[in-house]
Amino acid sequence: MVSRLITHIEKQVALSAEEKSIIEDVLFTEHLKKKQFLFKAGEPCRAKYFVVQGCLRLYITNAKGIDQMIQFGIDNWWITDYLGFKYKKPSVFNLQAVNDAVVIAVDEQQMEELSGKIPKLERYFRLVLETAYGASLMRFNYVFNMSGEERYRFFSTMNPDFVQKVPQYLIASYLGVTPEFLSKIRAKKV
Amino acid sequence: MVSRLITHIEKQVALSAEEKSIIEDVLFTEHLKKKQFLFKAGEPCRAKYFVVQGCLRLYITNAKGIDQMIQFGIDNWWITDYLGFKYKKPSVFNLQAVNDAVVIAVDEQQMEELSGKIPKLERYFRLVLETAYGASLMRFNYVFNMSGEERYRFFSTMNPDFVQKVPQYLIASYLGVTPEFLSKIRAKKV
DNA sequence: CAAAAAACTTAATCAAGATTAAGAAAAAAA
DNA sequence: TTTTTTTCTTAATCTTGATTAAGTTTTTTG
Repeated sequence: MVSRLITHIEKQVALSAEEKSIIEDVLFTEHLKKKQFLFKAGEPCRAKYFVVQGCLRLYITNAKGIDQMIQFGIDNWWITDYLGFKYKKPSVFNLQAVNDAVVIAVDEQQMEELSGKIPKLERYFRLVLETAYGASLMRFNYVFNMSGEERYRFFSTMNPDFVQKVPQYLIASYLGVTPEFLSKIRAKKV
Repeated sequence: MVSRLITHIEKQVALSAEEKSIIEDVLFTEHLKKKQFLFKAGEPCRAKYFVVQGCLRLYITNAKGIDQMIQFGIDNWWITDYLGFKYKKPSVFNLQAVNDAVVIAVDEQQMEELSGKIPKLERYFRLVLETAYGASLMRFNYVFNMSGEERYRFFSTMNPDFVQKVPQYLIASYLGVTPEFLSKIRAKKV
C-alpha cells in the first residue's frame, strides 16, 4: 500500500529503485475503523497523513458545541493540523476517519529521515503544498462569492461520487450551511 | 533588498556565503507604485512574489462586479496565484499593490535555476507553504465559526497596526462583510 | 489651494440562511 | 428482525448582515 504513495511521489519527482525501497522501509500503512480518531483537539498532532483509501475529516468543535468541517482528506491527499504539527502545539482540530480508511502516517522523525536520505522529497512536498494552498485560496473565492445553494450545486457537480459517499451533514458543514438548509436546497431540486 | 529574503530563508535553512551570492545574482527587487498590478485576471501569472515592503492584495472581481479580497501579502510573505502559476493557466485573481511596495519576483526559470543550484531551497518553500496552508485552514475556522463582528474584533486585535494602514473596505472584504457593515461595527465600539 | 476622486458613515428596508422543534427514514447494532 | 442510533426532512419563526441610497469626510491630484 505504500506503493500508492510512491506512485503519487513519482508523478512529481523521479525515484530510483533504491530510494523507493528506503521509503518502503521507513513508512507503513495504518488501517482505521470508521469514526476512529488520529488525533483530537487538545492532543498533540504527531504526524502528517497520506490518505490511501477512504475518507478523513479535519474538523473543529466550536463554542456552541457544533462540529465544523475544515477539510476532507480523500485518496492521495495529505492531511493534518499543519500548524499544530509544525509548532508542536496541541491540535485545535480533530482528525477522524469518516469510514474505514487506510493512511500512511509520517511523523517528524520519519520526515527528517526521509528528507535527509532523499532530499528531492522536499520538492515533492513543496509541490503538493502549492496545490493544496492554491486550492484553499480558490475555496475562499467560493465561500465569499457564492450563496450556500450555489456552493452546493457547484460542489456536487464537481464531486458527484463523493457527495453520495459521505453523510450530507458533513457536506453541509464543509460548505458552511446547516444540514436543514442543505436538505431544503436538495428538496427543491427540479 | 534581496538580503531581506535571504534573512527570511536563513530562519529555515542555513546558507553558505556562496549560496547567498547565487541568490543575489539571480533575483532582484521590483518597486511598485500604489495600485500597480503584478497581474490581472485573465493574464498569465508568471512569478511568485516575496513582499519586502508594503502591502499587496490578491483579489477577484465577482459576477456582480465587486472586488473580493482573497489574501493580503505583507512583509516576508509569499503571494501569487499558485494554481495559475503551477498550471500555466490565465490567472483568476488580480494581484495589486495596495500602496508603494517592494517585491522580489521569482519566475519559473529562476525557481528552477535556484532549486537546481541550492536544493535546500525546496525545503524552505515547503516550510513556508506549510505555514501558509496551515494558516489558511485556521482562517476557515474563523470564517465559519465567528460572526462578522467577531472576525473584525479578532482581526484588529491580532493586527492592530495593519488595520490602521490599509483602507477599511479591504479589511471588510477580507473578512467577508460589506464596508457598510464594518462601519456599523466600528461605530458601536464602546 | 481648489476640485475631484476615494473612502467612510448612517439609516431604512430586505433576504439568505440560522434556529427551533418535531417527525420520518435509513443504517447499524443487538 | 427488532431495537436503537444516526441521518435526513419539513416548516415556522427569527437574525445577521446585505442592499440601497444619500450624505460626509478624507485623500489625491491638477
